[in-house]
Formats: sequence, structure tokens, C-alpha cells
Amino acid sequence: MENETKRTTIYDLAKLADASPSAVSSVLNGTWEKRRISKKLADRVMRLAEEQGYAVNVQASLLRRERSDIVGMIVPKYANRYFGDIAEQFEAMARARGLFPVVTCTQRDPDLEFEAAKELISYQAECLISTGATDPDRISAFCDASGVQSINLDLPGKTAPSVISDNYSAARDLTDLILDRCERDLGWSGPLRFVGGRLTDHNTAARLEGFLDAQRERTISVPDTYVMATGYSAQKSANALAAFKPDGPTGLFVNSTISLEGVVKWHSELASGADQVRYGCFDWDPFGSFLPGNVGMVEQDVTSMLIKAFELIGKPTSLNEPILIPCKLRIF
Amino acid sequence: MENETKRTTIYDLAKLADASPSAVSSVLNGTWEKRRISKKLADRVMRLAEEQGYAVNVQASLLRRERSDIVGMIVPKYANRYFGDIAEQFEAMARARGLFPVVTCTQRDPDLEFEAAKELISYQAECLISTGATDPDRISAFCDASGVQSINLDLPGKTAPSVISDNYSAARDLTDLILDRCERDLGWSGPLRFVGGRLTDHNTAARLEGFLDAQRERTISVPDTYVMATGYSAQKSANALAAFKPDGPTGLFVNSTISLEGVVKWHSELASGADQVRYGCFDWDPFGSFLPGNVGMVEQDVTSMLIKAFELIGKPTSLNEPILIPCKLRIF
DNA sequence: ATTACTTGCACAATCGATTGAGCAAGGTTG
DNA sequence: CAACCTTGCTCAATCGATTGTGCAAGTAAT
Repeated sequence: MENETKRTTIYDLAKLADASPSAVSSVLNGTWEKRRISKKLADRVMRLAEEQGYAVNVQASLLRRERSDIVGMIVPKYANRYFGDIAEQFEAMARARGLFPVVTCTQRDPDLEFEAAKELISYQAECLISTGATDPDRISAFCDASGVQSINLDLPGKTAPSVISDNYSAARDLTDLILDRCERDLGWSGPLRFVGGRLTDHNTAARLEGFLDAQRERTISVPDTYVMATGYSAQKSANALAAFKPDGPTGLFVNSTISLEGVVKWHSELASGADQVRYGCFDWDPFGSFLPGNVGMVEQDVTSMLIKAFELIGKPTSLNEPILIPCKLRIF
Repeated sequence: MENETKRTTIYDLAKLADASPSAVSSVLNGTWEKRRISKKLADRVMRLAEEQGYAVNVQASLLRRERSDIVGMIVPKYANRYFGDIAEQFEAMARARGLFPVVTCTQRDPDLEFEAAKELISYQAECLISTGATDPDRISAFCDASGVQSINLDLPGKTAPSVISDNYSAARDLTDLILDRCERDLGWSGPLRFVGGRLTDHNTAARLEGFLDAQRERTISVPDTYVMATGYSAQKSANALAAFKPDGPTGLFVNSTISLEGVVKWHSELASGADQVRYGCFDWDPFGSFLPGNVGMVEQDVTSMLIKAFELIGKPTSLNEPILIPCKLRIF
């Protein structure tokens, strides 16, 4: 990890081109015409830069500039369709807007979230998007102190603008779909069980509300024990269901594709009655429609969420309610 | 995106603490004991830094330091189990080693790959890992010119050390598995079809070789038209298969989970004979075992690959053959 | 009471690029 | 030919943190 070969600087190029460092700098950053550098010198410098494998030192450059054009993002995971898409599209959209994206993955660890946020601010990010953060307000507070804009995505915070899915409506729709299919396929009408997530997390709470309201409307009452929001991992949802051996028709509302992994495992290992189970999942996966018993999935509208988030960048912080983005219900 | 509130610097803290900037600096970067700063002053500075929401300016800090401890990585995608895992584990392992990971996603676009690589070098990355890069040697050449170490992951290059999966062996094993299942379930013995990927890409070529050798060993000869390596997207593999209406038993070797999306779409839309199809896929997905007809998947050993890659960091570049990491065959 | 350490800091150069200001050479105008 | 403008650069300060060097005040030793 040592560089025997020191990196080429504008001073090296200046010597080679027999020009001043400032001339070289203006050639390389595109301001040479404004600074009345001759095309001849500009060409010479550009050729030398190419030859020498010159790459600007961002550290030095940003130190002097007033703007960094860096936008930071933290996400809980990459290896997940939803968050992976968010990170990917965020990078693409930032580049398309002439900004420099820096994304980092924080594994749903509150401390790592905070450390990573500080790190991004250290890199002079001008705006930080906290995606699915456990404690977004702590991050926003630090951003405020540093004069950095902060925006919440996926999970809302109280002290910075938030762009999130319309979890309640989508959960109602998904619940209705599952109930309809249970009725149609199994001649059974609930109540459904709710699997996965954490009740302390805003999205799970909103989804649970939609889940309950949709059933209340049909005068179905859901026993407390039917709500199994014991965490996000596949293992946790599998554990929550382990003891459950349905002796008749059953329906499940699964709170994420991660929990879904546990659910399908449980489902596939049922000794009997597997065909009497119907479920739907909040979050979409390309292979979801092939899972037996799966009647539909909610696809969150990542593109619209990010467009809204980018609209907020640079705007004065108006702290209204979270901006709700409608989801798409994918029916199988 | 403007900071009305200028960021706090060590000079601000120095004034507040009634100390010199150099004392403040050494307190904040942990060298204060070595520099014989009193604990009293150190505590005062730390408290002020906390209060003021101080975050070091990485730009200024790195400009002066000789080492950045930054390791860069480019990956084609995040929203994919394999690459998502790579990015996630890379970040975690880098942090565990006291390094600063910076990852960026390049969408399999050769120009973006190169631009992103330059960008990471501009950030003073001391080592750059090119994952699944279309033209890794171009990137390595630039790294060499800049005195930056480069390492290839997933796809090999000729001018930098490479850590890749043992594609050939895993493809042989997977082919054997598919053939065995075709024999057992359908009483049919090939030849199989190969779907997805690009032949110009090293991994596809190695997998095809394993695919062909496994069949050659059983004296099965594969017609050229059975090799449908027309690209990576789901759409492309679906298109390649569109015209194929099997009139008897069939087996497919699917070259990636992305191609698999196209294959399952084709399979699910078959008018008849869907139960006469068996396939296996190179790359693993948690829902893969629930896809009808899927007999097994190859899981690449991301952790081992990254461990090897990290072992190479800082080592003098020894240019041997690519380091091959065995895969795990997941049998359904 | 002098010399010799130790403690606890401050000074100032430095990293590489940016940018306002300035200056010399050549050309144009009246 | 003097006054003025244009062209094509160079100079030097600056961004914020790091770090080798130095120095004053206090303490210990002789």
C-alpha cells in the first residue's frame, strides 16, 4: 500500500509543459478559456496529463473550493432488491445531476449509522440522505450542527424532511388482496397473521395499522398473538412461525422479503396443509411470483422516492409531514 | 445546498479553547499524549468539539498526510445477491481492518467503470478493487501510472492480480447435477442448453467450457445453437428462449440469476411440458429453491474471495495466474 | 544558585489545487 | 508616437489539518 511512484501533480505537469501551475490547473479544470490560456498550451498540458496518468487530487481541490457537490447516502444493506435499487439509482441520478454520490452501508447498526454519517460529513458532503436509519434524528442533529442538509428516506425522522412509502395504504391493499384470495381459493375469511419487522419502526407500525384496518372493515378481529413482528431476519420470522402448524386455511401478511425467506422455509417444511396457505409480502422480488401460496407483493416506487428526495436537495428545510409515495401492488 | 453556517474548524475550536490550532489538532487525532498536551486541555477540546459538532475535514487532513487508508471498489450492481454481498462484505471487512471503504456502482458500463476508477484515485485511494469489470486492464494501466495498487475481483485481468471463482469446476459440477436430475426425473440424458452471459467474458467462457466438458465426458455432444449467451439481462435471456417450445424433456444451464429471471418467465409461460424442464443456475438466490424445475444453484464464496483480496492489499504485485476460489453447489 | 531535564504548549512550513490580481509583450487607434 | 486595449500568461494567498522544531516555565539535581 505504499506508492513508490509519487502521484503526478500540477507542479510536475507545469515543469514538463514549461508553464506555471496555475495555468496547468486552469487547463485541467476547464477554466482555461476564461483565463485566456492559449489553445496550444492547453493541448500540450492535456496531452501530458494523459501521458502521465494525472488524476486531480480531490483533497486539494475541494479544500480550496467552496462547494464539494458531494451527496452522501447511508443504506442498511446492498444485497436486497429494495435497498440495492435505492443505492444504485441514487448513484445514477446524482451523477446525472452533476453531483458526486458517496454511499455507505450500515447494516442496521445505529452506531455504525452515526459513524458513517460523520464520515460522509468529513468528506464535505453537502447533503446527507439517511435511508432506513434506526435513529435518523441523531444524524440530523449532527448534520444541523455541521451546517449540512439532511434528508430521510424510507424511514421518517422528526427533525429533517422525510420521503417514505405510503405504507398504510399499500398495506391495506395488500391485506385486501390476501383476504380476497383466501376467500376465493380457500373459502376462508381470516383473520390473517402479520409476520416480520419491528413495531418500534414507523413503517412496520403503519403497515400493521393498514393490516388491521382492512380487516376491521370486514369486521374481522385479529387476535394479538397473530402479530408476530419479532424482527427482520429470515431466521427470526422462521422462529416465530416454527410452532405454528395450521390445521386449516391460513393467510399471512409478510413484512419484508427478508422475513419472507423465513416464511417460505416454514411453508415448504409443513408436513401437511401447505396448499391451504396464502400470503402476500410487503416488498417485491423478481422470483416472488413463483413462490407457492404467494398472492402478491408490494413494490415500493424507488424512482419516485428518489426524485422527490433530489427535489429537496438544496431547498430550504421545510419541515412538514413526511412525503408519502404510493406503492405498486403486484398481483400474482 | 449552501452552508450558511460555516463548518467548525480546528481554528474555531482553538479560539474557543484558548489554545493553538496545533494543540487542538493533536487532541482530535489522538496524538496529544505523544505531543505532551495536558489531559486538562485535551478534555476541554474534546468537549468543545462535541458541542460544536466538529467533524474533521478529510480533505485537509489527507492532503497533509502521506497515507489515506482509503480502499476503493467498483461493482457492476448492488441490487443483486452476489454483487450486493460483495459490496457489503467489502465495506465491513475494510472497516474491520481500519481502512476506509469507498464503493461505487458502475452498471456494467465500461466508460463509467473507468471514470469511477479515476474518481476513486482522485480521492487518494491507495488500492482499487475492480469487481466484474468489463475492461479491468484499462483500469489497472491507469492505476499503475498513478502508483495505485489494483486488484481484480470476479473477472480476471492480465495486468493485475485477480481473485475469481473457480468457474470451470463449479460449472462442471452444476452440469453434472442437471444431467443427473434429467436422467432421474425425466429419463432423458441431454444435451443441455446454455443460457445467458457473454462469451467474450472470461467467466462465461470458463463456465461454458465446464458445461461442455461435463457433457463430453458422458459422450453427449452439444449443438452450437444450444449455446445462447446473448447477454446478461433478464430480457435478453427471455428473448433468446422465446422461440423455443420444447416438445419433450429439456435441461438448461442458466448463467446468472439475472438471466434466470428471464428463464423462469419463459418457463412459467410455456403452454405445455413445463414439468419436463429441469435447470440449474450459476449464482445463488434465497428464493431459487422454490422455482419449479430448478435443481440447484452455485453459490460463489464471497467471503473467501474477499479474504484473499484483502491479503493482496499492500503486497508487492506478484502476477501469477488468477487465484481460484471454489464455489459451493447448493442442491435442491 | 547554577545546570539539566521535563512539561506543555505555540510556530510555521507544508500538502496540491484554486483564483483574484497583476504584468509584459504585442497590436490598434487617433 | 503616445495612449489604450488585448492576449497570454505568472504570482501569491488561501483552504484546514499535520508535524518537526523550538521555547518558556517549572522541577530536580548538584
